[in-house]
Amino acid sequence: MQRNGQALLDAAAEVFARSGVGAPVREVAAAAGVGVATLYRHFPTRSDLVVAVYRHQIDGLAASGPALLASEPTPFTAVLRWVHEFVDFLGTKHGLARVWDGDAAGFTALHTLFVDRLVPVLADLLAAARGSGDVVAEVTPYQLLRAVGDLVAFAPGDPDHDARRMVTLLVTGLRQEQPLIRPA
Amino acid sequence: MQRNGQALLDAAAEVFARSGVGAPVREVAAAAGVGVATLYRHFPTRSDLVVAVYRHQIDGLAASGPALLASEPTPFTAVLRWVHEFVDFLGTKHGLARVWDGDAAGFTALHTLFVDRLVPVLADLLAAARGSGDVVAEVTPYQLLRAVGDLVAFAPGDPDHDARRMVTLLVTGLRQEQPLIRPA
Amino acid sequence: MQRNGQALLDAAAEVFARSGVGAPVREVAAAAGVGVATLYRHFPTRSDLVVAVYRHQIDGLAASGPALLASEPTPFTAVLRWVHEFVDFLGTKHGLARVWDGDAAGFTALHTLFVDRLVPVLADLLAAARGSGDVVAEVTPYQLLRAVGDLVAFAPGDPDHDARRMVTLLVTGLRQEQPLIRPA
Amino acid sequence: MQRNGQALLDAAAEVFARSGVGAPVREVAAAAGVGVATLYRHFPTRSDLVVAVYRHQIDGLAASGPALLASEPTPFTAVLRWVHEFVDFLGTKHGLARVWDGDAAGFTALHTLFVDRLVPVLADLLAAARGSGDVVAEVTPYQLLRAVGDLVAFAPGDPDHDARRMVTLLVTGLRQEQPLIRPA
DNA sequence: CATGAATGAGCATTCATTCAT
DNA sequence: CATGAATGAATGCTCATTCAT
Repeated sequence: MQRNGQALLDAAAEVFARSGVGAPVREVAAAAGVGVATLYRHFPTRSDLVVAVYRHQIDGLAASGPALLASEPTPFTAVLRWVHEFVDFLGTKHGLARVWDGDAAGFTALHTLFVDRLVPVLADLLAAARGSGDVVAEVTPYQLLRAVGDLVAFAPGDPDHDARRMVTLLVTGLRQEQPLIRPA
Repeated sequence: MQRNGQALLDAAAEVFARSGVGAPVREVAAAAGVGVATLYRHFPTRSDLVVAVYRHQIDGLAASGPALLASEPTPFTAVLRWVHEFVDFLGTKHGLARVWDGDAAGFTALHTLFVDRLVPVLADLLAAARGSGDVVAEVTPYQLLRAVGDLVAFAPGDPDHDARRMVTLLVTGLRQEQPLIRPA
Repeated sequence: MQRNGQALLDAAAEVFARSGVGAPVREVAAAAGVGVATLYRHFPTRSDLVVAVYRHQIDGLAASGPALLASEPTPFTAVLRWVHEFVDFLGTKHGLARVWDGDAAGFTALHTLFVDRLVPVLADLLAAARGSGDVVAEVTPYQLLRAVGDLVAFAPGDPDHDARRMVTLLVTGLRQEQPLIRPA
Repeated sequence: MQRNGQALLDAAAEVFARSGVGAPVREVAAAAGVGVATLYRHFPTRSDLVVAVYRHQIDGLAASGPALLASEPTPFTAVLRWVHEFVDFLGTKHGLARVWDGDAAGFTALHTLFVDRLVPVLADLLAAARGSGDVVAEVTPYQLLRAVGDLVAFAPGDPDHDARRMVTLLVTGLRQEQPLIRPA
């Protein structure tokens, strides 16, 4: 990860924020003041680049879980706060939601990263909150993580859409037994 | 609706389900066994085609709201059931979630249709459920509709993702006052 | 040339004036409130339609030659006036200049009509003006007619281009022996 | 001007001569033995390509004006010769006349080039010829340049059309006061 | 290691023309 | 005779990816 490597990461972060994670490769290379081939050398697939760009923040999120568990008054508020940190992270990334899309070429690695790094953290948080009796609904950490991700999808540009509120709603739902719904 | 009109609708429904609403025009035309120009004649813009494909089901959803209000034991379960009908509708459409994306060229019309036809229905359901004291959280019908849509996004292909459960969680959340979350 | 025939002619005249002689066939048919096939029945090629549209005015121009020869003070002013009548005719037709273009599919017939009807008229005018000693330059009627047509080409939209003045300049040049110019 | 730059210019010159300046992009690329994208890389818009193809010759024309003024016996013959050099240039380009057409997408740049580089040259020539009393007709350099261009339009393929002679006629007309022609 | 030129597949869209009804 | 639905070739343009220098 030499000089060009970092320049590419910075450029990619900026371009992804502006034009989405699916932005043209050349745009990123250009923004980094680097030839396309250099980009390909450092990050053979788009996935690699995306992961590299976000790894730091994801690490931060991972670290934040235990910290919140220690500092928050209850495990439930820890869950709530952590989930909102995840929202903060996703919120600035235009179109990052496609990560969950199986098809979406080039997001597999990020998907994996989410699962590897964040799911365990959320699992611990949820377990604790379940232990304290606050969370009763049956959900897997993966499901919740993904649901939050979906709620933030494409948020920018729609002033009527309040992702934060929706996520809170979702987490609040965890406190109750879920009614059974069967297709009529 | 001449000779190929229906064939095109069927083909589009099938292709959209498989490859997403953004599938190549030619693919749809081919699936219908028809020249591209024929498709263009019937549906000048992609939006027109998308709307035409889903209009029937959306009409059904719109009609279902009042019906559920009458038949369900409580307004809240009516909300719950209706929302799940919406999930049923979205669930089969790969990538229909992009509808909410402002950028996505060609989805404006569908977005409009959602807002025009479904938001009012959900508004009535929510109002009733609020009247009976079941729903207390502050959410606009538009926000809720969109949130549900987001939760179903890209569902297919990920067996671990249970959109139905997540949506129930969200709706359950409506029964509680929402805690205030401020960014640290 | 029944009812539809005339409707097509009127529509074509209007459309040609607006969008040029190369306007889409469907546009003409639509303007006439008629199916495309009907247009094709009446005018198998675009050329046929174009010719039919302008035949009347061309007949008028043809008739005008002898008339001017009789009414104008000198044969030369008759030439000048007639040529300007031709300019008036061409001036309103966007892109009619392509008539002279050999390639231009669909203009052969109009080209022929020009040659058949107008060249003889201009020939008579020029002969008379030559007889009176006013015209001395060597030019064939065909060359002059075409040159005038070229000068009017694409006139609309360029306020700095004064076709009328240029045509006058050209005709004025007829009064002098032409210097020999050889490529260096 | 990398590997294929010159090949593209040569190919374009050849294709433009054959099929006109509006020839399909792919055709030019193919003639150069090059992918379309390569062409687009070198010349983002058609205009750029057209300008590049003709810039050299236009520069030559621009330089030729003062030279002729110095070498020719009279300013008038300088005008005449220069205009014929312009004819030589245009003569080989099929359909270059469309340059004057405001509509014609992609010719703006060439039009601009003509106006910027050639109009001033012709202006000087005309001024000199006016100073020596040879040119008396009122014409702007732009009008004359364009008129010459129009006269050469589509010349190839019509053996009966002698652009050179017509242009001479036009220039000869400059020596006389123009009669007033008003529409009857 | 870095470059960026070259490639060509892929997609949307328009239009002249034919043909079954 | 009239209709207009259907056709598919043609064209401009973008972008991910490879490769010679």
